[in-house]
Amino acid sequence: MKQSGNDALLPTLEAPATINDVAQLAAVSRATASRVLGDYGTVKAETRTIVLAAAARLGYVPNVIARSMRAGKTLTLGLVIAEIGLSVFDTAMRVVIDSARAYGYQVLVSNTNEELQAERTAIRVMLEKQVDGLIVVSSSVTDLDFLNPRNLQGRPIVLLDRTLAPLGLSSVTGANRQGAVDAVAHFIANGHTKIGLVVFTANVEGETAHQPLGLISSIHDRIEGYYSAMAAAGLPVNPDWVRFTGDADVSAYSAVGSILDAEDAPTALLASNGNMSLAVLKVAKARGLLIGRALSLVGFDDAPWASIITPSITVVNVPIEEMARVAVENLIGQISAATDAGSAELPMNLVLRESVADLRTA
Amino acid sequence: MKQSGNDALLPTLEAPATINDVAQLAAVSRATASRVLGDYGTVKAETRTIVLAAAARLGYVPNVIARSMRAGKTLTLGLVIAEIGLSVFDTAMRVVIDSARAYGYQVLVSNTNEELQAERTAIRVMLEKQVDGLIVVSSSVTDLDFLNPRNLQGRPIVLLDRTLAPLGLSSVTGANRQGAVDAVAHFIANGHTKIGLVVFTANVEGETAHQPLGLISSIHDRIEGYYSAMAAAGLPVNPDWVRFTGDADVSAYSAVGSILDAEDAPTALLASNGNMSLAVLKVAKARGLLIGRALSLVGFDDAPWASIITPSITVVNVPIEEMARVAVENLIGQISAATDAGSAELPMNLVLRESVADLRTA
DNA sequence: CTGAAAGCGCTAACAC
DNA sequence: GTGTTAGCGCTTTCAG
Repeated sequence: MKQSGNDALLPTLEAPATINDVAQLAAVSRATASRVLGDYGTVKAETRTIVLAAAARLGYVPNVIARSMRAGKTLTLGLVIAEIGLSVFDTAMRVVIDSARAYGYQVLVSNTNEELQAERTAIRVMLEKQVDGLIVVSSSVTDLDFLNPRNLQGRPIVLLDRTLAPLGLSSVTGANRQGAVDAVAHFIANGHTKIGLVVFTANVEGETAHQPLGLISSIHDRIEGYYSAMAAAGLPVNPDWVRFTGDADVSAYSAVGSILDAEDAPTALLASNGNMSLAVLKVAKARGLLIGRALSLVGFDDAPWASIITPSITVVNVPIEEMARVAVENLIGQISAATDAGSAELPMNLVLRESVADLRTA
Repeated sequence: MKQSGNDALLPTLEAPATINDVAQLAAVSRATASRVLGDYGTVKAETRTIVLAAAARLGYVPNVIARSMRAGKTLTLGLVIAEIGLSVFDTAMRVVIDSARAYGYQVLVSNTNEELQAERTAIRVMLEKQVDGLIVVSSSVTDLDFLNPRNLQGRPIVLLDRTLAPLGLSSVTGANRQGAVDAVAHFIANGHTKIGLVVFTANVEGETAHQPLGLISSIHDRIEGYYSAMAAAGLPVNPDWVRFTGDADVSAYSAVGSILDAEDAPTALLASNGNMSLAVLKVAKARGLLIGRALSLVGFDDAPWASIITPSITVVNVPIEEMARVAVENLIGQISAATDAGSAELPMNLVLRESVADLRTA
């Protein structure tokens, strides 16, 4: 049933064609085949045509794995994300993948669900897979020696969205502190004095009024921005106005509920991320509190729905697209030029919409 | 400055340790080192300890690339997504990545932005990188021979969300037709007779009333469901009620606008995906049309914001998490058992909320 | 301009 | 139990 002649070399359901098959069919040496397929060295035009034809005939696909092994580079980047599903990180993923491709790199993605152990494993696996560099949205704050360059096989790394001060790694973050300050200032400018804060942070069970240890830098900075802006305005912060929650559903709802149930409940709430904004909306809706009227809200992250719902939500825009792009450029820079591009902190800007009531006119 | 003795073998900023280094430091053969590091064969407990110690000392990380080359498997899956950023695909990504990891696979992700050329390149690159299998959200309808198994190097593939009938590949989709039928039936049950349809489809410039050729299967089926449900109810479809748009912003808005401007404008709109729902909300907001009152809406995809905004949006829920999970299982099945798991169509269910007005009581 | 041969890091027969 | 050896698919000196 086999076909005769050279056709016997044609692709079957068996092993894919290798460069040897191409060389054989083209009746040249493996080296020559490699030269034309890899597009280097010098080959007679005629020979080149023959080899190309053979390759096409066989449906030859270069084995980049083998090539990588020799070259020591995989043209692959590792992206470790703390939480796929958070709008901001989904966007980061898209931008990282797209910009990496523009540089000829593919991206291996891992999700850690904010778990340190998963993060450690993800990094290890990517190192084993010989990624040329890493972009990491880390959830670790302690036990982070696995991110120490000494344990990174000499592979460059860029932290995205969150820094890890002790390691001195290059990072691309947003100006979280300033973002929170601007948000609080905006509330104050609109006559609010009782301003609450609801924080999503993975490292807590349920909800609590007590600020947990080991916050990631971005959240830490937002909280600090909140407190310092309040202090700067001479406004006291009632502990009842601040809550930390470990999930975006039930605990988040009860966290928001606790704040609203306070004797001296705030008129305004700053939500630490997009999911927390949704939680506030949810609770407000359940209680019949009109956002932008009975309750004011500013969130972080300009999710697609924020501008479209009624009322639209005033947010501190996290410039995640630019951050992701810069992270890739920084990483590629480190890879190709072995030059540490240092760290960048990109400004955040307040996007004014309809969710903050003006108490001065009331 | 070099340290003396064996310490000279310790990791430096130079090349990462190989199995040879480990073997040498442990004073055993490469094979033995490989046995303990790869955890196979039999090694004396004592020897194993020594090797392990040497590996730890050197910070040895196995080179999975080299291992892959020998084994012919990379434990890597390729995920080609038509449009990262669409909530439904972001979710798919998360689930694919997480379930793949549960099986010991990593995921290489590519984004095609619904461009055929990008899709073709992405597949080629992934094949070159020797992924063990592919999950593809394809935007192609024509020119799809690159997805023909004959051109896939024998690598299994599962189509997600969209089928490609002519190729007979295994796929995991939602029951799009039925979903649309249910949505229309729901409108009708609530007394609506003038029901519009606004469709997002990459293969059109701007907006048009004319159904474009080459629709992807999911959209095709939704449209067909719409028309057949209308027909089944004996309801005429005014061509002014149906629009197709190629982007989710300006054209989408004008598409919705066109429909609402029709002389005999519909009271209800079916939006073909989450982004189109947002477009409808946007236009309705701009025109002061209250959703669930002056205009009724049912969308596809149960995005996180859909249940939380006011009014909450009735949607046809695309069971994307389950679809993604099944796709991974199907693919892993094909990889390990070489057994084609066939195709699956998962039911969609209508999630009733507040965006459909009951015209019977009016 | 082309071929022979070595070797990237690892595993797996096959010996001993 | 352990070492020797061959070789996965590819690139790259080094000869010719």
